[in-house]
Amino acid sequence: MVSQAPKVINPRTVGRLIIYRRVLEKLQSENIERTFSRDLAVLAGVSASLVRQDLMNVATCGTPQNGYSVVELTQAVTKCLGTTKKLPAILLGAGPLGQALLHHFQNNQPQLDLVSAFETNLELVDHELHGIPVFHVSKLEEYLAQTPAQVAILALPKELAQTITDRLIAAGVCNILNFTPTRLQVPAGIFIEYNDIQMSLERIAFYADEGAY
Amino acid sequence: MVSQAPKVINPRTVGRLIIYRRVLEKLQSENIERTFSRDLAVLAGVSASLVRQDLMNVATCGTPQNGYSVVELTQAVTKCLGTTKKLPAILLGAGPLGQALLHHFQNNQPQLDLVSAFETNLELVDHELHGIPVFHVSKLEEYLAQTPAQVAILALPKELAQTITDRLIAAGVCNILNFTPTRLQVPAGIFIEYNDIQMSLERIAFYADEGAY
DNA sequence: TAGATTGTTAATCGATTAACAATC
DNA sequence: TAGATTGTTAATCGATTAACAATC
Repeated sequence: MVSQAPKVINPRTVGRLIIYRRVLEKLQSENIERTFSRDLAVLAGVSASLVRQDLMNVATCGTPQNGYSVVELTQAVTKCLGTTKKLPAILLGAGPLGQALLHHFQNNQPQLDLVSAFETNLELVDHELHGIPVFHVSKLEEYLAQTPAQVAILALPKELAQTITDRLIAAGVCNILNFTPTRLQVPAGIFIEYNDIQMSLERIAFYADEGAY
Repeated sequence: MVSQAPKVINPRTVGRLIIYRRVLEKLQSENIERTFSRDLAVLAGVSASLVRQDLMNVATCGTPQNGYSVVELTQAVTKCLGTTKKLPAILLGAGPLGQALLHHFQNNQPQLDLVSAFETNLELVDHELHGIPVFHVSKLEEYLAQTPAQVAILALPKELAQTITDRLIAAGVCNILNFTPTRLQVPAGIFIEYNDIQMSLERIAFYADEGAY
């Protein structure tokens, strides 16, 4: 009998918890001390019921009538999302999108530590971009053998996505954030997060054309 | 009695139809003539049942035993997704991400025609980037009064997202693709597609940390 | 206290999966 | 024909919403 449930939170709930945290940080910056599930719901664009449902995954700290302390709830959500340690990550592809991501890492604080980038373009290889060393892709296995990475970020031409993914997995990388439109074939146990920019463009074009909304 | 249902396709199904089309185009490039729902399912990473369910939204052209003609199904999906006309779109923010998107538009064929960009950085204003004119944001209303845009793409600092959105809506833009982490407050009838890069990073960090997958 | 809000359970809704008759 | 696959309906599953007792 397992007394403690593993309590794996599903991706949608994780996404909303991330949004609640942003909203809470905004409230904090405005020196607002207390808030209610209804307020968070409006700011996050969901229902109050869903906010409370989601917060059941968090060590809750609300009180009837008084709602939540903004500071306490922020801490509770952050603890739940586990931002203690920064995980080492590598970037595959240092073209315009890859460089935009490097820029993003400088200005924001993702819970990832981007340690290096890999490219095929020889003009970029063996230089630094935004303080990150850029290696030739042929050095990938050699590199990972020395310094394992927990996360790989794909920002390369879609034709290369599957091949590189296979190599990453063979080298022990288990989590891949894929910005290419390629659907990756991977074995069980590999987590893939898709951020499909091309799909976003195609989908907004579809609804704009339909005028359905 | 309405005889023809409007048949608005939900965003998830639209997303999968877009994926099926890519998969079909790949098959076409490999000179494969016929395919089955099971094949498409494997390549798209979904179940065969879901493929057939989704294809019910498309003028179906499959035959039992023989499956689908790759060419015919591609055409049917494309017709369903409605790629006839390119819709005029504008870009808000021409920083690293905005420039990566401009680059993307050059190399791919989204169903959008990116006609201009808006910036506050005076070094970029009144120049061209990737063949697109860059105007100062203060010219936004003036511009839209002359040349209406069906879609606006937000790639600017998150602090500006809500203000610019309000101005876009006031100027008649009804479809917004939002690359910032800001949740936008908009009136009914406005369609927003979120592509939250920061969330992608935070979520993969969460699952990589958990090791849940 | 009375009123309002939380945490949590039950009900509903929608999306995915399973099943199967039709059929090539 | 026999076998396999489609299109479509029914069943299941999961996620969201509603309801409500507990309570500050």
